[in-house]
Amino acid sequence: MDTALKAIADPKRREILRLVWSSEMPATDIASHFDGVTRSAISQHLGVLRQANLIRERRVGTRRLYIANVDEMARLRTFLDHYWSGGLGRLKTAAEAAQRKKDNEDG
Amino acid sequence: MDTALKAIADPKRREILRLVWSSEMPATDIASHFDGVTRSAISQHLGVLRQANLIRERRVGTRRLYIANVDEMARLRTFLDHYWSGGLGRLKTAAEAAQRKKDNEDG
DNA sequence: TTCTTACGTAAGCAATCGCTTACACTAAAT
DNA sequence: ATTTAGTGTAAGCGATTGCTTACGTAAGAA
Repeated sequence: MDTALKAIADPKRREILRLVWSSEMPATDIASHFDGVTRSAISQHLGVLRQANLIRERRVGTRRLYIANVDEMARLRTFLDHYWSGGLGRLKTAAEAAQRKKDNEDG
Repeated sequence: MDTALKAIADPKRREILRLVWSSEMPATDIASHFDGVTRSAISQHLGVLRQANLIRERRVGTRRLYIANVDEMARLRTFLDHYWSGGLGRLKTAAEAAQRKKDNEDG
C-alpha cells in the first residue's frame, strides 16, 4: 500500500495512470505524451506502477499495452478514505498516549 | 499538492498526522510514540509535514504543540477524489490542468 | 547566573530516485 | 537472413530521503 501511495505521489505517474485509466495504450504512445523526457524514463515509471500493481500489461506482437488496474486503485482509494475518517475513530490512541505521558510524568 | 502527497506516502508521517488529528500534542510526546527512532528523526518528519502545510505549530513556553491542518487535509482529499473520478474522461483535462496550475501557485 | 527541559538544526552517510545514454531482446516485415 | 519497430534494462550520475550523532537555542527552574 505504501508502494502504491508513493507511486501516485509522482505527477508523471499520475498522468500515466490517467492515460491508461479506461483504455489500453502502448508504451510508445504513453511516452510520446510527455515532452522533454525520454522513453526510457517513462518505461521506468511504468515499472514502478507495475510493481505497485496499479497497472496491468498485455503483450500483443511487439507492443505492450498497459491499462490501469482499477481494483488496486479502488483499494488505494478505500485505504485513504478509511484514513481520512479514521482520524476521528482513533481518539482512543491519542487518549492512550496522553495516559502514557501522564504515567511517565507521575513515575 | 505533490509535497502533501509525498508527505502522506510515508507511514510514520501518516501515524504522526493521526496522532495530532483532533488534538494538539507536543513534539516529545509524538516522538515517544515511536520506538527505535530518535526524536531528531521525528522532528524532521514534523518539518516535512509542516512544509506540506499539513500541520500547524503553536509555541507555548518551551513546548511546541502540533495539530493537523484539517483544511489542507480536506484539500488533499478533494484533489484525490477529483483524480479518481477525473480519469474517466479526457474532457476533464482542462479542468485538471487548471487545478494543477492553482496547486502550483499555492505551493 | 547556572542548570535543565524541550526542541530545532547541521553534518554526514547509506539508500533510493528520476533521469539519460547505451545496449539487448523480441516479433514482425523485407 | 537481415532489418526495423517496440520496448525493457544496465550503468552511471546528481539529487533527495531517512536516519543518526552532535550541537545550538529559547524558556523556565534553581
